[in-house]
Amino acid sequence: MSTEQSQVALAVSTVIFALRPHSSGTPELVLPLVRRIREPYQGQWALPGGPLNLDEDLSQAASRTLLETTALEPRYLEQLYAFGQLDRSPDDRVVSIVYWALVAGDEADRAIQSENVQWFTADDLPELAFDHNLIVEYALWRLRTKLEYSRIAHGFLGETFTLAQLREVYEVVLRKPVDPGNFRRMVEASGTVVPTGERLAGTPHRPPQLYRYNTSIDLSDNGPLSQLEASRTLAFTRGEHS
Amino acid sequence: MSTEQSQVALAVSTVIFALRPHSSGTPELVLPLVRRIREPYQGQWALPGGPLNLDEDLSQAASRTLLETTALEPRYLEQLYAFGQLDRSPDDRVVSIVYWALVAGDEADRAIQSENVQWFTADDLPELAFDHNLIVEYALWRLRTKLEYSRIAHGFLGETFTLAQLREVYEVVLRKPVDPGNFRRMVEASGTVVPTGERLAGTPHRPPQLYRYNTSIDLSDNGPLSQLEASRTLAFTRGEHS
DNA sequence: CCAAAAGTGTTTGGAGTACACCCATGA
DNA sequence: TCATGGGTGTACTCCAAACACTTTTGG
Repeated sequence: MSTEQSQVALAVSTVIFALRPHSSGTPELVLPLVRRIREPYQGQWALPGGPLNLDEDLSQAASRTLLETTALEPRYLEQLYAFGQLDRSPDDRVVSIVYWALVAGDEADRAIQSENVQWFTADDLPELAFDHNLIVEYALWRLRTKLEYSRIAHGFLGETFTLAQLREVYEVVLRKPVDPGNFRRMVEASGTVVPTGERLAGTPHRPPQLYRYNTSIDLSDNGPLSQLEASRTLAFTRGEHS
Repeated sequence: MSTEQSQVALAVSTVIFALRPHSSGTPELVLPLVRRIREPYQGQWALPGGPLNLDEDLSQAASRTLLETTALEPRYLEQLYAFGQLDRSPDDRVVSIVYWALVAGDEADRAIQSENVQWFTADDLPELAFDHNLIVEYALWRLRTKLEYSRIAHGFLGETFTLAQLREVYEVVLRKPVDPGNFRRMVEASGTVVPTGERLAGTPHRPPQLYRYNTSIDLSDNGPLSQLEASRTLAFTRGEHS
């Protein structure tokens, strides 16, 4: 039993999801990766992240790295898992606490793209550094699972949206068509969404109603953890500079 | 931004659940706590745990502290959450990766009871050290939530059991009566359980069939994480010294 | 024969799915 | 007036809950 002070390093990484408009018409699920500039795995792509500062919470660290690599604010943020396998880093021992986040698609346009930060299709990634392929795979599974029983899809959208846009989120993420009529009823019954009264004009057909998210409802059922850090990012405090 | 090596300490704790026979006839959900022998919170009860050794996985550390405090092996073990609030420890900065575990009730009898290790009713705990009340609350929520959509109830029982015993696990944990007929169909349809052919004799009524768990089925739907540590503890390798 | 729990059968209501069908707008 | 998606109505299926009922043991 090693009695000396543990040399285990602690890091926080984040899997950031967004929907990017695609030439095919339907958007695609993408996430940003950063190129490693030193060993191990130099030159390979990895999840954004870094060490945990003494003066910040875990979720704050996740938000910070998210902001640093993408210049975006998360619209949804949740802890994914703590990875601590012995062999996940070749030389040192690192435990990574991983978060996953949703950012709005229209903002992802304005996001940073550079030599060392690029967005990849979530379902078609290169070989990543460390165990990050497994981590992304798990984050994808959680995203898809949670989308089906929780109401987080609006995290991909802006302040207001049509039900068709919201439905498209489901179709792209879950990779299956969703019946428009049943989807409308499902969403309306959940009470998670409120009509703004305005309509989206300029369409070549009947103008659809615009909706806003019902902020008075807890969307991610995390039980008692709602008191904690996870809930803080649920309030949509985006620059309402009117 | 603190550039020096982070001084954040990493610990692993475990919430251990068991069903203990009770004088009222119906068992009760209990968990072991350890009394703190030094500051902070000296004298108060806390979750079993400790620092992470360099040569062990996170789940190994959880199993180890579980073994050290109760002399038991977990029949189910799953990561709960990583807690890293700034103020959760008064003086130093500690990030705790918490696991939750199920142990068999008949084994919990043989478990350690001492001055500094005691079992408490899960729904009626004293004020614990650190943020451990919140942690237990969350673990309880996860246990109850997971029991309803996953098949982990046998983790409270021995090798073989009757459906009435299994049903009692649900009734005690979920704190509500369960219809025997529907429960039987539900369990049989899930395929998670296999009749042994033997019957439990000595009852004042019709002798019930004994069942064994179907080990060829993955019980905890953790998606891609099944490859990882979480799955290792699912194999029931208890002393089959025949 | 009786009590009590094991085990089976039957009914029903609600939720999700499939799909037919009107509505409102731009061109 | 037509094409297109917005939005509504309706029938059907499946599963879970409720509950009546039969079976098998010990006393």
